Amino acid sequence: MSTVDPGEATKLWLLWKRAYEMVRAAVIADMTAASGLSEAELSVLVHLHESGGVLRQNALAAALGWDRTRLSHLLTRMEKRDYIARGKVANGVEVTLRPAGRRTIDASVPALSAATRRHLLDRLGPDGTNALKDIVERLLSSEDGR
Amino acid sequence: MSTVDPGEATKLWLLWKRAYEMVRAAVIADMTAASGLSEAELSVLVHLHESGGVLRQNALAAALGWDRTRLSHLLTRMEKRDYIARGKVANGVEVTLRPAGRRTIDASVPALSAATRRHLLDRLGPDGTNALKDIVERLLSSEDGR
DNA sequence: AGGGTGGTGTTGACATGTCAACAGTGGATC
DNA sequence: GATCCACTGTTGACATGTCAACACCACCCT
Repeated sequence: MSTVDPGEATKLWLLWKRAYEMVRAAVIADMTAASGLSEAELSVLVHLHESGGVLRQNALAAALGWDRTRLSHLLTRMEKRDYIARGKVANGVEVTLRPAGRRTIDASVPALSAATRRHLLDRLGPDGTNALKDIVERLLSSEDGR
Repeated sequence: MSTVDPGEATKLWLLWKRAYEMVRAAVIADMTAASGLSEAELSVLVHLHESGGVLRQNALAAALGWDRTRLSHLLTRMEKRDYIARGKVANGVEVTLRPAGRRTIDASVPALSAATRRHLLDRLGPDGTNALKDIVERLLSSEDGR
């Protein structure tokens, strides 16, 4: 037999991807319909908001687990739409949530909440939700190799 | 209070995303280093392979849960590299795994297996792995809204 | 002062994904 | 058999992400 069997590990990997992407697509569709925000933009706004509206660009990238470049490009786009502003600071750049951004996020968080509940929590049930929480924590706490 | 609290559901959503993307990045990095294949290309090859090397383009898109357009573009690229071939058939297009594709996949599946084990299974432990399996199945079986 | 050096952010070229419009094809239905 | 219709796939414009190279700056060191 010259061909390789994907094996258990790979199968779980593929299924996980499939499930994640399915839920993600559903949530994003709902959310986007309600706010016109892309997933990435929403993440930025949420994190900014949770941090009081101001963050070092650096810290933002870390909080999101993103690449510097990606964030830079996205912020450039968001700046043009006046969601955020950038200003030079000590050693780096400070990102500030602007009124338009705040308004948009206020409008879309409820939609996101509802979408998550509908597409994730309701499908999992209370015990499934707890199990997922557990799994996520385990994964995030083992963030060794970065 | 004019600002909105993200709430429980949203928090779980953000954490899940974070965990998924972290593991994904690690797995892909390992896998790409070993094979030069992108994640999407690998998915296509794996599914093709599991189906005996031939599939309707249509069925492939469904199996992957992808958009027609995306698959079309990707297949065009993969065709140029001779990983696959396309041929007209009854009502649609048939995709065939070519030797170069088969060779590449044979070379990268072991790497993928190892990467999944290292970054996912080992971090979760046996019980965590089972819990994840359970969750994934629950989500996939509720694939109503498509 | 004169150089390193590490950390931060930007830029431009390129790869990839998304969206909307289109083209072909194989039945239904009259 | 003509017309309509749903299904399948392609195309091109555009949005987004990735990569490598660069610029800037604070700090250290001598």
